[in-house]
Amino acid sequence: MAVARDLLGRVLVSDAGGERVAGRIVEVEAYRSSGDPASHAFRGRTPRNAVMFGPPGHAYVYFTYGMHHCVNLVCEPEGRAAAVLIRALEPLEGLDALRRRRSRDDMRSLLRGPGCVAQGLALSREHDGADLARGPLRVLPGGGRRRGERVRRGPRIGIRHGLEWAWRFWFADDEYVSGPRRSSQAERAGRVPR
DNA sequence: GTATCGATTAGC
DNA sequence: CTAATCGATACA
Repeated sequence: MAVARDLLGRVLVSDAGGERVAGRIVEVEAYRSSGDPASHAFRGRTPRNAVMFGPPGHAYVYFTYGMHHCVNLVCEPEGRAAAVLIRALEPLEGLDALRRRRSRDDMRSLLRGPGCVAQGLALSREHDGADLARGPLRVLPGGGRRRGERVRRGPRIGIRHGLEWAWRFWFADDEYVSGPRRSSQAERAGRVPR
């Protein structure tokens, strides 16, 4: 939880795909190690989620809906499977590569949404388990909140269980955030999964 | 073995 | 709003 919040504002750099792309984290979701029915780790360790149970500081990349990848950062010690899903970034570097990979020009469409983030950073299952200290994906030191920037929190998006926990964090009114971004209230009034 | 459903997205 | 598309999961 604390890690998720702290990741907001930090810069994520990816050299995957042969070109450097960087973005500032503006939206994340926390998935807890135990008792979280929305987490992939809820029913225990499987080949797919194994990395979540490993040491922190590694990427957990999964494939979903038959076509999208999503990127998480594993953040708790070995044995406890907690991770932070990176939902949106503000594009900072590698705009040409981003526009090509995403087949879009609009800045706001490049890295908004978890599937878009993975596509923009050229990350897929082969990067599952990548060491953030050595691999192509890194989190730069520093960053954080800009002057006057507010952090908001609300229920996670696209899940059926665990909606009672406000474990999605984002920068208020940030144009690069996916989904509702004004307030937690707007979030609650918004879409309800099925 | 078959059926169902996603931590989603793009397009109508 | 729905199709797309396939691995993981549930269940017989």
